[in-house]
Amino acid sequence: MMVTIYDVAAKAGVSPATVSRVFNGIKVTPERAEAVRQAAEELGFVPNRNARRLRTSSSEIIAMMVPDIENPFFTVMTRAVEDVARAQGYSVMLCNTDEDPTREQEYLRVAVSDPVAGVIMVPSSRTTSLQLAQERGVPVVCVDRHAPGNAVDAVVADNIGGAIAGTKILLESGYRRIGCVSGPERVETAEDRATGWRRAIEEATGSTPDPSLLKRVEFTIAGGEQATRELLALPEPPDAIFAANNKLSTGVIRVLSERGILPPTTGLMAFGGLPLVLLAPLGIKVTHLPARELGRRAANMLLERIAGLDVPARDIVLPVVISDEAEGLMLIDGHVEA
Amino acid sequence: MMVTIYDVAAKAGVSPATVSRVFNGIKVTPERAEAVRQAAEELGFVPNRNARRLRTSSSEIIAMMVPDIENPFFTVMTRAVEDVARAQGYSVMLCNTDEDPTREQEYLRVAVSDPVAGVIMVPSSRTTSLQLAQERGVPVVCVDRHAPGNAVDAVVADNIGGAIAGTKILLESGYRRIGCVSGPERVETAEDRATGWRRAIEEATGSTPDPSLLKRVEFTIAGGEQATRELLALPEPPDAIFAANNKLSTGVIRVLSERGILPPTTGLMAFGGLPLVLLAPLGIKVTHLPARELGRRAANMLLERIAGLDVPARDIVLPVVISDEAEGLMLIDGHVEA
DNA sequence: CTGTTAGCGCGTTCAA
DNA sequence: TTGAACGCGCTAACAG
Repeated sequence: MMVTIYDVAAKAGVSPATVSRVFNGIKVTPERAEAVRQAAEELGFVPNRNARRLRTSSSEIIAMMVPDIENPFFTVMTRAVEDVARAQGYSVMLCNTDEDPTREQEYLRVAVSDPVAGVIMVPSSRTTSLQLAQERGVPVVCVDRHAPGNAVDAVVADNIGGAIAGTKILLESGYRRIGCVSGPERVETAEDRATGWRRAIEEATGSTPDPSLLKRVEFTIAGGEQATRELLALPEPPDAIFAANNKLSTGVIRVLSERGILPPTTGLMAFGGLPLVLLAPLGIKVTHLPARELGRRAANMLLERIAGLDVPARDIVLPVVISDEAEGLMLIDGHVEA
Repeated sequence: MMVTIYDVAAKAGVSPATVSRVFNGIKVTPERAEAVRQAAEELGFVPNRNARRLRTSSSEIIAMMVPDIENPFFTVMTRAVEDVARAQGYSVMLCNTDEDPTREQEYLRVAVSDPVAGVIMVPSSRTTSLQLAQERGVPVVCVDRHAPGNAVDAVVADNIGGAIAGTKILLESGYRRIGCVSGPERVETAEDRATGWRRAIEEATGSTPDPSLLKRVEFTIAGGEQATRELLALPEPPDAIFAANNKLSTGVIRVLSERGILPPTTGLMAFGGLPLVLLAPLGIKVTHLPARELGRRAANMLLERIAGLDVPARDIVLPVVISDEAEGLMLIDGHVEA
């Protein structure tokens, strides 16, 4: 039924070990190697990775755990991870946690029992535990968000700095009452971006922003819509909105569009970019997250760990870029990469 | 180092076989089962799937091969596949073929040697061969596009019907000279959508459309931009454009926006939807593809095959829905699903 | 450089 | 119902 190295060995007139060596790039006399290759070809031999993995207790699979695979931000990140991984012979197992810590733990359990070579994880919450992986020695790298309390490598964007700068742009454009639509408190990036918004306003006005201007919802389009409606229904509604991610921004835009108060009537800073299409004509300002670079860095850090790198947990913060038609590109806390 | 069923067996005072039985839901006396469970818990035992897989020569992994993981259409499809798979205890290995047949074959080789339980594939070309999988008995289901010459299940959308209907909408809106921006000839959907466009025009005018109105480019935003520029540079430029997928549509919109001739000045039918945001206010007409349902169906068909279903290759064609603010939703060749 | 041998951890016979 | 023993296909030792 299944062609094994024994079949190939028999046909090529060598030992199974030699066949194994040929397929693992270990020195073998050229003529024997050729005989093996030919026998394998004729028999349609394909090495069985499960046997290999069991024997070496290794694996060439990286588990990528993201909260929302339908979000272009994570999609781009995943693509970058896949490119780096593939170049080194690794495959990517995709795990969509749906921002759900329970589901996340289930996936972690699967990953650990697989066992995968490593895990790249966007934690669904600030209380995510990576113990399951740690105790089995499976390396983990966090990306986009930290997992406080777990000593693992992390690579994130400068969310606070970016949010401060983004909010300032709105202030400099003349908007005076800036609402903030952010994600759930459980999520670090939601927290950091709201913090940046608050600090920028404190710095500009000398006082804490009106708490009713801050809305916390799930990171969804519907959430963005709802929050915007609530902000607009305020006795004293905002004249601009800082939206903390791309899906929230989309919801905000939909409602502003319905009401006929798109930018520049109402100011909008879309943190984390927007799904393609038509930004400039709308006068929307955008804070770009380095999704691809986050993915690349995370993958490289993980591969280093898989290769055995033994240094204390590293924490990398990547800069954020703001685009504003009026002012061109602004770089916040770092360099633009090619 | 690694906790095995032998360790658990020793601690629980039973045989390894009994431990195995407990973890596979095979009848064991309740007290022994409990002892095993407790011992496993205390030792932090996690079953080794590689050993299990080698022994049973099975796997709980589905390979999902898509041409562009950054395209929301495939992302939604992937999400649907993952949901169905997960519910049945399967994980998804993500393979981004990048519309590249060579890369596709490489991935197929990896998938087959893994070996995965099955493959869901969006063929990168009409000449894609699935022989590698077929000869090893790994079930394959094609989704979105067929793989002619390979006897496998497929579930696709009604591209020709949808393109005919979509083009007709433009004609009915009064546009007279309709350009078509489609993908490479190697791709079935690009071909079918161009065919639909051609037929609708033939039906309406009684003659074949001017060949210079058809542009074939890669399925990218840049491709859409380039094609649009070329169409607009024609001696007699079109007054409307049929764009064959979401990325092409995005490119078309960018150029129309630059030139200040957005809809309704220039008509636009965006086949396959657009990335979120702001459709209605722009007067863009949209043909929606049932991405989620395609993914769900494909996953279910594959799981049936994995379970051993032995019937001739099935071919399912899903209807397509057109939205037009003027006329509401139209259903092409099928039913809207809840 | 090559062949022989011995497991990796598990599921599954077969007897008991 | 349970335990002992075998082997899934492969690679890592070792001896030659």
